[in-house]
Amino acid sequence: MSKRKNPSESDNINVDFCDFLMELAEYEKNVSRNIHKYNAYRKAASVLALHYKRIESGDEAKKLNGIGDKIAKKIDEYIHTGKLRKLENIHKDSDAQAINLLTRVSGIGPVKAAELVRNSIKTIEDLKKNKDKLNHHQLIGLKYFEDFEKKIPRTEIIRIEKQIKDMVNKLDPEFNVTVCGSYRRGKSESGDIDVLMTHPSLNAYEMKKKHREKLLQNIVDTLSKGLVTDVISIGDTKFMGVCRLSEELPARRLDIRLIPNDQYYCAVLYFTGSDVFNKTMRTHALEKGFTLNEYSLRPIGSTGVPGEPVPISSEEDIFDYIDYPYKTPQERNM
DNA sequence: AATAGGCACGC
DNA sequence: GCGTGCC
Repeated sequence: MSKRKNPSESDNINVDFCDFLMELAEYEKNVSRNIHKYNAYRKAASVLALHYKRIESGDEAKKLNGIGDKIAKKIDEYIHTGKLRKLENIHKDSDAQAINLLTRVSGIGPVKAAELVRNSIKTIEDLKKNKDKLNHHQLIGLKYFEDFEKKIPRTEIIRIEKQIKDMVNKLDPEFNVTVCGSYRRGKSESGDIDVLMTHPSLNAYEMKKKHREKLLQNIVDTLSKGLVTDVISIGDTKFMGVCRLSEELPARRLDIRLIPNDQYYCAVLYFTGSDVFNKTMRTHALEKGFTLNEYSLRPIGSTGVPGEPVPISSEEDIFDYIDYPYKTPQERNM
């Protein structure tokens, strides 16, 4: 599922403000480990990015939702001096820079990054010399550090989708396969590949954990004969791993989820996003007396307790039930 | 007070 | 069971 609209896109007249706010956000998340400040800076950057006119003072910015005294002062400082002392200091702090770098490795978060830096492991080269400090996920993150930061062109996902469908259908032609995320919304490039699968026999009630485990393992074994190169993790419902079409192309992050039959379309809707669209739709569902999540659509009774899930056999069904005009995946980019 | 909440892993 | 990371 996609993140909110990138605040540094080219039609943004306040890009420079957004850039420093996003940098402060990263610092708060990775180094200070203050998720609330991180969110506050991101919200401020996002509202500035959507603003129609160039902001010319902190006071003007303060009128926007999500910008208070502190960020207004930073905007003033930036307008008057062209820089921020707080950011200059962060740039000079080599440990902070190291933590920011290490968190870009998949599987390394703020806590692990801080621990590594405490042990004087501060660069990608250092990581390569200290593989014994990393778990399996982090080792794969390190192995594909450059590749995982590259966007995936739509044309390549089309080929991967075809190959997954071919291989899985040879295993059992009754598998249903849907590539979701921004790809399904028609975007020209994506960050990773999110695949949902179901099967007529996959009913939540009769299908036992062991069976799902075996089914997912079969799928991954099949895909490993030519597409999947690494397994990050695999359970009974979710596979996280790596695929690659050919040696010349970068390795790509691939997630596969096994979904029970009766939950398939709710899951497809949810994992197609965008997240803003999901929120809008969930709110609308509530207004119509339903609760919607990735598993089901349920009516809310007079007591406020959700009832039994309504039967769904397509995405359109979900829209119909809550009386919401159908939107194609392309129309869900919001 | 702040976007949710679940899944998977490793200890 | 808890902490971490990912989606």
